[in-house]
Amino acid sequence: MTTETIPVRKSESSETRRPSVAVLVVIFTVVEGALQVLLIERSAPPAEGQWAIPGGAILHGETMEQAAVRKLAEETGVTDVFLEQLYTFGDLDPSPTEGSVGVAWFALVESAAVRLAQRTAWRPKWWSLDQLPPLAFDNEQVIDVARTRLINKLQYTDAAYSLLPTTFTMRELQEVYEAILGRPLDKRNFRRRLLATDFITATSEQRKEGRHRPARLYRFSNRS
Amino acid sequence: MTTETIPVRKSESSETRRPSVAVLVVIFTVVEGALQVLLIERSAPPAEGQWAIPGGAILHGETMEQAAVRKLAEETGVTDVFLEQLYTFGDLDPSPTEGSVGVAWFALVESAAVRLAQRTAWRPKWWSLDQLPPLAFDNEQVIDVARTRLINKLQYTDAAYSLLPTTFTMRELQEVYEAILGRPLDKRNFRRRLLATDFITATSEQRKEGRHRPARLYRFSNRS
DNA sequence: GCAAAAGTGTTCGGCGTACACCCATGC
DNA sequence: GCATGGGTGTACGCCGAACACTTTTGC
Repeated sequence: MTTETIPVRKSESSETRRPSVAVLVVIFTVVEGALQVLLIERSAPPAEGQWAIPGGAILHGETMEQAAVRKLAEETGVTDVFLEQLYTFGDLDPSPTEGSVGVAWFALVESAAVRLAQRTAWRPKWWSLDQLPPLAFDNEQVIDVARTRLINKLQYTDAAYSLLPTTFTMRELQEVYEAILGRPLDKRNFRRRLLATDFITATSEQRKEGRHRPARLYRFSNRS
Repeated sequence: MTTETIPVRKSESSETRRPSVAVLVVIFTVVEGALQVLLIERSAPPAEGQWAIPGGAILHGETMEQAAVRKLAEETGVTDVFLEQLYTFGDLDPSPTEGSVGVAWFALVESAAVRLAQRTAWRPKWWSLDQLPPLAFDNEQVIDVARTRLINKLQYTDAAYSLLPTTFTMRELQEVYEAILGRPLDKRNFRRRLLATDFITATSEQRKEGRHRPARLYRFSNRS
């Protein structure tokens, strides 16, 4: 493609690979205090019966990002969420002669907004990260890279906006952070730190639930 | 490739793209206090006469990383340096019908160890980052992403090992950091911070140059 | 009035930053 | 002895971490 590809290709065409390119989308959510990932059960070879990260080819006229957006929408029905490129894996599919390249993306979705695709085969299902089923190819590795990236993103971006409804309580927000980081956080420090970032803004609303003091509701500042 | 690609491909084969996949290698070095990048002058269309990031196709039996290593060696003669995947660009080459995907890598090399490829065409040349020539495609964007990543890597890894000879003085190391970060650093704070990391170790040697106190030599701890 | 979760302040240690002088050498 | 770069120490502000009690509500 760019640079000197063309001459090289012409003179060495029998030597160069024409790998197939697929887009993979690692879709995370947090449900009941647990970080979960969306997987699909493979109903045909290769790796039939194993679970895998949703993915597919890039359609004509589509950019990679559009393909990732489409895949995400096909599986979950949601759009307009956190989605960014993760890493490109060159050795995921051990196909015989031709290589393959998988461009992995990762997405964060609010579980309540999701309507999982209701196919009979290749049906998607949420899995807790600490109880994954046997995975096809090297998909453990992909999920691992995604989780590491997510942990880092959480430290310095407002990526969590995509895991929560428009308004939420401090406790709900903290539970999302704890699920991702995998450790408990101090309530007072958490509150202070988050408010210091300007990621979130207090609304004038409260939520009453149960016989105790109502909780103030917050929203993410960037999402009006 | 992974997941449900295969069935999808079969039923929609006329719809799916078979993009060409290329590897791009953004090669950085620091010379005389300036961060430089290796570019190649395109001697044939498209973008003839413009400069571009070195790159090329993946050969048969090669992984992407091996292709990147090979490309780096072809242009500079060096191996065994810092090299890591950067980002995958889907829209670099505006080819007519078929899409193309460029998997960009970035590498750090010590300029003194480099022997640039001596071709008559597609000749490589170092360019200072603040005086780049007109670039083919969107290569400015790629370089920009690489520079940002390099700045980040420098903060929390020993990536600089690849930009310096085996032993070096504190001043030399600091100049590399300053070139990459684009700002002067305080000598005392720099020394203290670097020694605190354990990235580098003092050797018992010194280097005398000029009529002043000799400088202690250091080496990176991981490279025996 | 009591159970239950919401909400709040202070202390401390580490780290990055600012800043100026003495040291070893060659000529 | 002086010019040249090498090498060192202190003070301060910020931030993350630890830690316990009061407030508001429903019943």
